Amino acid sequence: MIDMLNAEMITGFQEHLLHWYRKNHRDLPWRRTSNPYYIWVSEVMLQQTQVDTVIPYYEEFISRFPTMHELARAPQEEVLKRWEGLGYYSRARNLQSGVQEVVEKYNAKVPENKKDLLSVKGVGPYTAGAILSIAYQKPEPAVDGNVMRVLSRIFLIDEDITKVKTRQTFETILYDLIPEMEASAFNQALMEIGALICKPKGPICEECPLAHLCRSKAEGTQLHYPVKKKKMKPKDEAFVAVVLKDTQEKLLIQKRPEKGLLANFWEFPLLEMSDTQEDPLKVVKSYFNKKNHDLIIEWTKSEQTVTHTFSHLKWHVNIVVGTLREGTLNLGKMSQWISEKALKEYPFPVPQQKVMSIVGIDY
DNA sequence: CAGGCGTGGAG
DNA sequence: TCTCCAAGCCT
Repeated sequence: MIDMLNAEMITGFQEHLLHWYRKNHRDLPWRRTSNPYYIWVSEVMLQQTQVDTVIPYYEEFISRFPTMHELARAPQEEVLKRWEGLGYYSRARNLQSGVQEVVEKYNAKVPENKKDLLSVKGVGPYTAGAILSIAYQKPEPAVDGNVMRVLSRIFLIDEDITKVKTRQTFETILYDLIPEMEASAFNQALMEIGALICKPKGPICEECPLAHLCRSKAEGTQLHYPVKKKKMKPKDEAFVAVVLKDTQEKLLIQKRPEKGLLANFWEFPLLEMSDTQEDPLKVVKSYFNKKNHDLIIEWTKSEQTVTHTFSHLKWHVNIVVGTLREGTLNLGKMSQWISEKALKEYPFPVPQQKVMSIVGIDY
């Protein structure tokens, strides 16, 4: 398929790439260690997340959970707290259960073979390849978005990179390209080129060590690659966030379900609205009336609305503040009253933090 | 396979 | 303000 892959070309590819990497790579915290657990943590954090965002989270996470044992026995609440703001929180839950698996099943030794590694929760083809190559020096491919962008431009590969099949195409090519003895530097170099040189919008081909091999550069078609199917627009959803205080200034919060969006995070009770036009105050009153007719609550509607866009959803959150004067709310175990000061101990996702900021809660 | 799953930065 | 993007994995 790739007719350019003769021995001479392969050697040239490796030499130029590695030479550039030795000279130009960034000094990143996870590049100062070969501890497989640390490499693992960094790779999970880096999934769909930029390096600059990850650095402080990585430092704090490692300092709080310096070994797999400490992460394994920590309360999930605290793990989520350390992940707060990073997004894709299933990564945190899966990382912890993956680490628990490794502690119990493999005596706290991260597996060195691909089969066992891939069976660990939260470890997919990319992360397995990254750990095997970077921590264990094994010549395994680690194909992420950077690698696909770089290689698709060099070899004019026009398959849709959102498809699994396409990732496998790149892995096949890489088994021929990866130098037996320098898989770690090679894989990281390919990603570093993608991040610093072969950028999505403005590739800096003048500085690229592989420019002389790059077929899209020769054609001037760099920006046609990689080929990627367009994403759908986020769907609109409307809610009311109920910020309810009791007479002792305590706030009502509830825990989200253990599966799905923002799983296990805390929030001010969110009521679904049928459409954006509905009156939030009306929705709230009817909800609490139905629950308990003896409640006396003073309601104030905030003029402001929080909007928050996820990968696939756009939330419109109306805010209603209330004070419970009389009556008792029947609370399930997913709800509780807590002081404003205690809020800091609980993990809250960004849309809820926006609500706090609007109603003047210090978090 | 397609769709669910966050957030912040860049243009 | 909006679009696209960033070291993907799970179901």
